[in-house]
Amino acid sequence: MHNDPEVIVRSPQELVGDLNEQQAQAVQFRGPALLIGAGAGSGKTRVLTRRIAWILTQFGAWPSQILAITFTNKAAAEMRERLSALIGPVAQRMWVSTFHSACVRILRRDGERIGLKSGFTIYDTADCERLVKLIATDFNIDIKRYTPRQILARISDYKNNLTGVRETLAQYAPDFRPGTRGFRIGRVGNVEEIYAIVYAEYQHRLALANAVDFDDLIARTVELLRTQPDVAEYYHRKFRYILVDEYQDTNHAQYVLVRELAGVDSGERPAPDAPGVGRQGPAWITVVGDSDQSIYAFRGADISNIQDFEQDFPDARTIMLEQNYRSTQTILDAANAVIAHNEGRKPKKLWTAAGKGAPITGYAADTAQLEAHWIAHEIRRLHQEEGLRYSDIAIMYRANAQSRSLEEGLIQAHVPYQLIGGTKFYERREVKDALAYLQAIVNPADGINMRRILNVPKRGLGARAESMVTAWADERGLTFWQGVEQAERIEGMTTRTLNPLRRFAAMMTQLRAFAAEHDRQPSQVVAEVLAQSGLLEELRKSTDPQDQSRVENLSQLQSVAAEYEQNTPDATLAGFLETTALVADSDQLPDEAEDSGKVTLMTLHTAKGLEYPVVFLTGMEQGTFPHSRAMEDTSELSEERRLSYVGITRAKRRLYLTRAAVRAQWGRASEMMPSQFLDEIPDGLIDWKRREAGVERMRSGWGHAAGGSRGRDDWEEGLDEFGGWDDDFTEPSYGGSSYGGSSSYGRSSYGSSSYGSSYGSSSSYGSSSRVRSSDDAAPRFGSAARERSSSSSSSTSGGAHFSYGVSSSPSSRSLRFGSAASSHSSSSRSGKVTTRRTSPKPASSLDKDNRLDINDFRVGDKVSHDSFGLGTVLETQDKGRNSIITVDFGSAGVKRLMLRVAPIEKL
DNA sequence: CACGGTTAGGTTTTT
DNA sequence: CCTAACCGTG
Repeated sequence: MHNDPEVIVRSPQELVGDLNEQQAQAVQFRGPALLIGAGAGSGKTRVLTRRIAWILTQFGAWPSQILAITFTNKAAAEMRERLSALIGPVAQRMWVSTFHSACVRILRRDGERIGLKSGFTIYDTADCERLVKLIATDFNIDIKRYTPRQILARISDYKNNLTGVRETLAQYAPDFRPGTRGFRIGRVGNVEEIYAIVYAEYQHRLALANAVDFDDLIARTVELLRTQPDVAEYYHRKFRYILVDEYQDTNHAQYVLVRELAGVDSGERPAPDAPGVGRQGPAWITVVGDSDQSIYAFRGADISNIQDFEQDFPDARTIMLEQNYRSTQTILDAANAVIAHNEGRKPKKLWTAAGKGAPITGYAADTAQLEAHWIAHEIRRLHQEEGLRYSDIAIMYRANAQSRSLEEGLIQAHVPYQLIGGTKFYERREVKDALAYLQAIVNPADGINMRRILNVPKRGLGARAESMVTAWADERGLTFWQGVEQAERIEGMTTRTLNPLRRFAAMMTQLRAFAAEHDRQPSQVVAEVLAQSGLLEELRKSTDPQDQSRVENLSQLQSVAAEYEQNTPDATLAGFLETTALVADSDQLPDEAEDSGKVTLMTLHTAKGLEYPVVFLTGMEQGTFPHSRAMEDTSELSEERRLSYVGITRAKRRLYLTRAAVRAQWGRASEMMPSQFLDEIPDGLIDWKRREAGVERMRSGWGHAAGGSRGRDDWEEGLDEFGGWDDDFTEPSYGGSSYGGSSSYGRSSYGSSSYGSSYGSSSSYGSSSRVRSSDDAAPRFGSAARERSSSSSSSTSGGAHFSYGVSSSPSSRSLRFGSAASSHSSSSRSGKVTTRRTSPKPASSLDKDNRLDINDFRVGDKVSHDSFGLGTVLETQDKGRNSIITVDFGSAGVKRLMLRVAPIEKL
């Protein structure tokens, strides 16, 4: 063992003394290849950090010989932090990073060898789409038939599988030479040829622009290692231990990258015994993963990487971690039951010593809004009555679009929350514009970014000017920027266009000079760009209230740059741009330790690797989750199921499963059937606070009797009427015949294509009749409730086709509820029906004029805003119809609002 | 060339 | 519901 003053030497006892048998084995394992099969919550991060410490202190490795790869920057930062605590500050200098960051680092060092100059740009998805679109237009490819998205997806596939341009062209378009103008595609409609040609041209133009996309970061690093033996040799010597987290989510390119870095195929014999310092055979590889948590197949992740690990790596060994330290038995039972429906997986027996815990809570709401409402109030109850911290609670959903209604519900209930993901900061238009300036400064060859800013802000250089320069430069094989510089030589150039072009060129030259001088202070460069470009000025003088927040975003960008500058010893402008390109949603999560005081909202994908005492899994509906696009295909459905497994296992103590019977999609309402995953969870585990939605009950029961067949708006009104039930118990009193033999509620219709039947083609649910009973049904919605309106009568699904669970009504489940029914049904309410508005009055009705007068407001006045709550007036600007009022809403921030449309009230 | 207004089309999930 | 794309008018 060596002595490094910066490494805290830990005794074996300290490193494995508090671990279970399997964990301890995994930490200490000596051998070239180890797969740690880490079930959810089995303490894998702990094992991983301990193993690194073990390697350092027990195997005697140098910190610089270790490469640890995680999936997100956040995970990397966390691991680094844990390592620091364990082994000391040396952890700060270790290679602990994502695949992508590690590759950037490698490419920055030696990328020149494969034609990447040092300031290369990393294109994000939007940039790539722009480029593909440009190419498609040039080649007269119908972008309606072949969307840039589709084409890009194919290109991504090629890259993830390390299929090069050369071989693709050879197979599908042998006559095409990238960079040649006016190439005619042979037979129209030969998809493969089109893909191949665009792929080739795309790579060609990326190279011209000195740019790479996300997939290139991996693929080109592999290319570097494969074609430059001395570079490969350098890393073979350097990294003696490689550890990869979330191995189930690696794609083929990443798999190959690991092999190349480790030198597995270099043919060298491993050292017979202890791997010391120096070159002694391939690096030792440790991978950690759980095939049941593979949820990135859509991005090329190949589950067989982990499944075939033992065959792929010589002398590999697998250690399974099966004790779960996170969740209650109930939660694990649910997770295990769901995942058991996936075929062809190795059975796993996760267990916990934590005990049974509380049952899972189920809730079926009428609409997405009501689902949100119920969740928000349940969270408030948990907070107030059970003393739970908001930060201990997370709400998860399948797709980002679902967050909107949830947010609204939380705002109304005054529950503080933070939203993770969605439109990312760096993808906002104004931020992207500013970044485009920086990119164009660092890398003038980058035509995509250069063109983006040519006329932003407006400087009279529109589509015509752009195409003239592009055409002229293309003909000569020059970059767009070179075209701008030599604009006066372009034939047909008018002074009207030439002048602004010259000004633009001068400005960019000046900015470049400034950037060169201040390369170590990116924040200064940002400030200079914002000022010189006119970006800031344009937004400042705008009357659009939205532009105010854009200004704030730009100032935040400057803060981010300043922060980067302070935290990075060798800060450069290019380095800063790198960090902005590689952020992930999860990176914005606050540190585990700190109590943000807020409920967290995020997608299930973002939630991977996290845990919360209380988890709400929302939108448990066919078509929402599993997603409609994934329901037809078995393998995609399996992935959805793994996603649900991930979601369920995020919960430590309490799990809620909620669904909505009606969900708005594209502004149109759709009926949603319960998610099949709900049925895959054993009955006894879920305590349904509300078993079926009002529409479903109504449809099946006396709703029929009460109304006849009416028009399209029928059930919407019905919903309006009966949507307010909030029974804590929904006990169906089944007629004898309803107790059919079928074991699973609605099983018969799952798998058919009658999911989420949309508006109009109504279907019906449930069995014959229901008895509602509840002790506290109405009061919770009391304020919003209004008396039944006499004008609208109850409705029904006229001519409905029963497609769901009619005869196969709840059997085993209903038995449980059946007993509950008998004990509660006595308190059944009278026929009086309370109701509430279907949707909580969104801002739409305020598009017009709220007839507020700016002159009625004075600085210091208190106002109330529907979303932001209470605020104080800071400033009023009388602009007649477009009067602006600036209000400080405290924690919600300072907002500039257009008075005419602001949902505010003077107090 | 910029702007406003209209329309058609589109929703997974993310480094 | 949202946006990007399109088309007409200053």
